[in-house]
Amino acid sequence: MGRPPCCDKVGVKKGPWTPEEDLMLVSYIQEHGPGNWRAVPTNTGLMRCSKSCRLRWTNYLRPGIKRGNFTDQEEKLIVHLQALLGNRWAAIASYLPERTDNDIKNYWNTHLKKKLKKMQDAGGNDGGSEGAGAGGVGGGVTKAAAPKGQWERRLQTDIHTARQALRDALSLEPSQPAALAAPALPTPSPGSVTTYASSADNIARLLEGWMRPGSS
DNA sequence: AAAGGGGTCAACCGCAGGGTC
DNA sequence: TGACCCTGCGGTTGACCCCTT
Repeated sequence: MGRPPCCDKVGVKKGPWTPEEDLMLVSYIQEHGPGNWRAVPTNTGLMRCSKSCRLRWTNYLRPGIKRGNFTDQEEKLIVHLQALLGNRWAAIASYLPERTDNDIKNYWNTHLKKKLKKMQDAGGNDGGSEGAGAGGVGGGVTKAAAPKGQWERRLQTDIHTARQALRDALSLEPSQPAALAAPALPTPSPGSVTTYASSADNIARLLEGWMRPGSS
């Protein structure tokens, strides 16, 4: 047969992460830095598959993550970028360094989709929404139709257009820091342990909940 | 006060691409 | 050059929480 499963299903824990597991993962990554996910379960003793560990880190434990409450600014940005890039959540997330792709995806599916639909139903073809669902740039339509080279060039153009649109959008409400001007990921340089220390508040929160089991 | 329904969020699954041997 | 392995991405699902009836 083809490839083996990413992890043997026997003995691999699934479902919500416990504070203890979070702690094990965080302390391991603080020491070694992210990457080599394959080795993480073995080295930490976590009964999780590597994928699960990576996901937990990138979506929840990673330093600098902002949770909940998307601002108007962020919302606009997402709508714009979604219209231009389609469902490329990772690409969109790179413009919102504090948000994860999963977060953005969820927010889009639960809030923005409805919001836009409502606006369209109301007859208000709000800027940015048009062309998104209609299949203009969005989705993999163009990808499927064009050879890879063309597709990539197209993507480059899309990104360029996105930036321009972004500037447009932001010029309406000039309050966001320069971080948005370029897709600067806050990805900590591998090996720089000090960067991971900046996750202190994340970890502190983690520990707080962990140290006080009586609180439940 | 209880039950039901809807909404939200975290996590899993499968696929594709890139890198290494 | 080809095969295999690892990582990343997007879609989907399930559990939990809050609001309404």
